[in-house]
Amino acid sequence: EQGKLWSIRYHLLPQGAAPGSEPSPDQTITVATTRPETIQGDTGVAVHPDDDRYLELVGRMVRIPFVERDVPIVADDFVERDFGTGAVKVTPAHDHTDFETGERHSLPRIDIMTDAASMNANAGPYAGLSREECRLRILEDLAAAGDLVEVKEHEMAIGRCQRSDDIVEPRLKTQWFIQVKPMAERAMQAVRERRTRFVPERFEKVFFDWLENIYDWNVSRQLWWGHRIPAWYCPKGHVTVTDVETGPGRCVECRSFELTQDDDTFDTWFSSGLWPFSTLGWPDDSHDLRTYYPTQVMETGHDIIFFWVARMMMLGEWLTDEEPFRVVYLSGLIRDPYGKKMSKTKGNVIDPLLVMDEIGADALRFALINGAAPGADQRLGPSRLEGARNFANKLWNAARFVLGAKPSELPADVALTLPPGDLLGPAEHWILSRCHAALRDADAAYAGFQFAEATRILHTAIWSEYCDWYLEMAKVRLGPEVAAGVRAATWQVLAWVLDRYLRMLHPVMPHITEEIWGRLPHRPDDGDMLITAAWPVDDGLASAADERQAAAVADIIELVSQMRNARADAGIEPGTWLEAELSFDQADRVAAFEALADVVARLARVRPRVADSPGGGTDATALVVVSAGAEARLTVTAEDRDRDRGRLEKELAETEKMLVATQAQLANHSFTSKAPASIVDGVRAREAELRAVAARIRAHLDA
RNA sequence: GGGCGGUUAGCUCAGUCGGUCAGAGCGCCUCGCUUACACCGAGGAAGUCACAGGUUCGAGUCCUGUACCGCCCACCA
Repeated sequence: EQGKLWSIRYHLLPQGAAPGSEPSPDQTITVATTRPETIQGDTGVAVHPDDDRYLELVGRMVRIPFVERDVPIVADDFVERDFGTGAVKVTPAHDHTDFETGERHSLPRIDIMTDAASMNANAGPYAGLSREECRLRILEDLAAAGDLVEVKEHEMAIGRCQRSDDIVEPRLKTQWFIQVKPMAERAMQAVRERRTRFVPERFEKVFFDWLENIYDWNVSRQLWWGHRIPAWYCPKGHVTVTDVETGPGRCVECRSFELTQDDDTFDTWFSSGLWPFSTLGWPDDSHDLRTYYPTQVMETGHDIIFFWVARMMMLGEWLTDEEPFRVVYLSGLIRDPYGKKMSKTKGNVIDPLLVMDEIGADALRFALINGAAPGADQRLGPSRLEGARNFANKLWNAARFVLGAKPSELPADVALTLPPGDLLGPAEHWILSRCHAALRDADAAYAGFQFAEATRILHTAIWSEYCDWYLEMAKVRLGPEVAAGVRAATWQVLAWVLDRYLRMLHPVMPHITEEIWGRLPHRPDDGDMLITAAWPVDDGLASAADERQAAAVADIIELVSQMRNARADAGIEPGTWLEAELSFDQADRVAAFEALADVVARLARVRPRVADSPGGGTDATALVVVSAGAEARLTVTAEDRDRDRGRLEKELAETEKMLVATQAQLANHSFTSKAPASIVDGVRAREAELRAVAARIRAHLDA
């Protein structure tokens, strides 16, 4: 805040003069202050011990005006020589720093205010004035005396009450404190010994920084709501502290029965710090306490590492001799769309109940988790919430399709099983392979507290792989013309894979996954509910999936995408069926294609057949699509083909650009000699692939 | 003043061990009501990864510095 800095002249007593002597009219020391109303509480003036300007004044006495008190000039290295005048008045009863300075120099502490922040009798002529009036009057009086030397604008930090916005006045009060240094030491020890670790780890620095510089914790609060401080006072002022809930009964010192309990309550963070064990029955040796303490993961926002996490750790170590938790996972703060931290005080919070009414609890959860990189704040606005709602909707509709597509030959209570290998087609191998990869990656992400990553993996797996491709491929194998056994097997794969996704997604979207799962076939060892069903780790998917067939399908998917791309670029009517001649480099690609010919037809809107000779002839009326191991020629009109030339030219340019880059890399001897062989081999393979693709495209352009 | 973090596509943000990392969602553009889903589908455009140096065969990624932005702490009166 913008305030003022006043420079005020104090008059020195003559060297060696008795206290109370007339001060010198011209020998003075000038101090700077932002709070002149506290002058009446001054009990010293401090200068830096190495400050030549004041060296000879140390030990002399100065007269505090109006109260006419004589106080010493002391040397203390807390003083900043460059600030103000280099001399500072010391008011131990009304300033934190001055209190400590006063302690170091045995200066008296004179409280000059009342609880209502007006001046008390110690303020001499100003007694009875409010602190604001007092400031004005003192400044007037100083000016009149000629001792107000300078006034400067000054920017400074001023503590204000969060509720009333009043300036906080430091006071001397009798309060309860906890000596936390030894507790802090044990909390830090738990982290040093890795009994507790922070995720992300960088917050450990914040934690240590605070605990290493901790000072006694004032736990007295003048509030009604809270744990009452268990201290009782007798009329003589003796204190009796007890853990007996009804009180001590008698004063420990004078045996008086007349006891009153301290009116104060504990700091709310003191009570909150007891949470990890007090909720489990402590101090009793309860079953819950033995079972669940220490707990595994403490999750909270990084803004309360000091307030809460550190307190739980200090109190936990001190009272139970154990760390309260093994891992502290710190999430970021939620900000509003304008980037401001959401807080109850600011009133810019999203009401989760309203959001849930609108988009569902699961969508809200997904949005929050999907946006939560560890420790990083996130802005939460409508678009992320809508995306999450759409995902829930997508999952729901996919499940609806699967449930509705169940072949009639399967009994109602059919168990969830993976069909035998001979009933699996290439597409089934592909989705089983993709599903396995997603489960493996999502599981690793969860285990590493990468929750946003886990949701991203599952989102892609379910939407882009399962829905966009596998569902479409499975539709063909669910058709009426397909053999019943194959149809049933296809459906079992659909259900099996969906089941796996649901299990993985359940922690994030518990309601929708539970609901869908309840309608799917189960394994014999599954319970009634998903929430208690087994976590799907390494359950045979890897061995079930034939990776060669899966790779072949991946190539076919790539080819379909390129055919769609070519059609769109050439401006072919979407409804038009085109003849397509395909050729493949590898025999297993041909086999996979033959199994999926109907799928290719459906998805690319072509009538595909395999070319008699690989690499076939060129055609003036063919759209050509080239991928690493395959090629497709779509029969179109000559005009369409001409329109398409640009696409091929662009593709060639891109391919050649990458080719040049890889070739340059391979020509670099330091690269080939210093980089790991696996990297170099990878680049070589890529170079060969690019060369092949470029050659193919060029051949067709030349035709 | 101290500490920490951020700066990557129009927007909001991922990118963990330096090498298929130039990515996602939203938005935008072009198509499409194909019987799970228009809260959808197909295709597309779009980034000098804040700036300047350095290390390295190779740098959003590691180091140093700079500029902005944010957060926490704090007793220069």
